[in-house]
Amino acid sequence: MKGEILRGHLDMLLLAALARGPAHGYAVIELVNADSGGVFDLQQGTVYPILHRLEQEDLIKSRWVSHAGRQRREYEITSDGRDRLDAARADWKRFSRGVRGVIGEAT
Amino acid sequence: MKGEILRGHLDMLLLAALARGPAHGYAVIELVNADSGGVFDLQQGTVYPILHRLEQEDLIKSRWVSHAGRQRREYEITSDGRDRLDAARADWKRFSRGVRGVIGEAT
DNA sequence: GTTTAAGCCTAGCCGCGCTAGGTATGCGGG
DNA sequence: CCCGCATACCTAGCGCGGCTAGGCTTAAAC
Repeated sequence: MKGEILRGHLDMLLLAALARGPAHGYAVIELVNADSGGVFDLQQGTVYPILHRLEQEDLIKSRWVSHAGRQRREYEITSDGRDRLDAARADWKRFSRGVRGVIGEAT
Repeated sequence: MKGEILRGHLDMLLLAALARGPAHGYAVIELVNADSGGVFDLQQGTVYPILHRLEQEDLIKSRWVSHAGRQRREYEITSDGRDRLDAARADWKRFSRGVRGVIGEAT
């Protein structure tokens, strides 16, 4: 699956994953990849920079947590993040409706 | 609507428009924009270069047609183009299914 | 006769995801 | 006991595709 088609949708996907509950970066990657049913195959180099940006935009916040003697950065979505996610879902609906209108398919 | 979300989907949209029947570039733009229900707002600078590339890839072919004393380049989808369109539709289904799996929505 | 719409085109920018690298630690098996 | 693998974090820099912003011509409209 060509990666570039994710352009502009990744923020939504990561926010949606974190809306399910707090998680650390590595887990977010596996969550999204798993929830997509194997369609996506996000790489660390794709996800970590986005998480940092989302945190700078106050859409998520993080704290270091030790787990099994390891340090993890656990991310949690903020209320601004939920607002953004709602908006992104609405955009996604519009977008997919537009595509369906052009290609003329139900799914 | 942020434009970058179209990344990787534009070929499909243009091929789908031409699968409805031959059309010249300007008409393709209006067709896609209209069929999308006003969701998309493709610009000439976006579409023309893609049409040229699609023609180089033998997915569409063109000929000059005079219409009301004007010269138009009329594009027509090839059988390779239809194959590509079918593949793109399948990719779209996979992609949107993946997104729905992550964001957890029906639409 | 000049503005608007219909048509075509291209150079170059810019942002974002990917590639490809780097680091450190815990655990299981040989 | 130590080697490899999975876990877990990070970043510099590339590549490319769509957009911006321009330019050109001719027919219709005012």
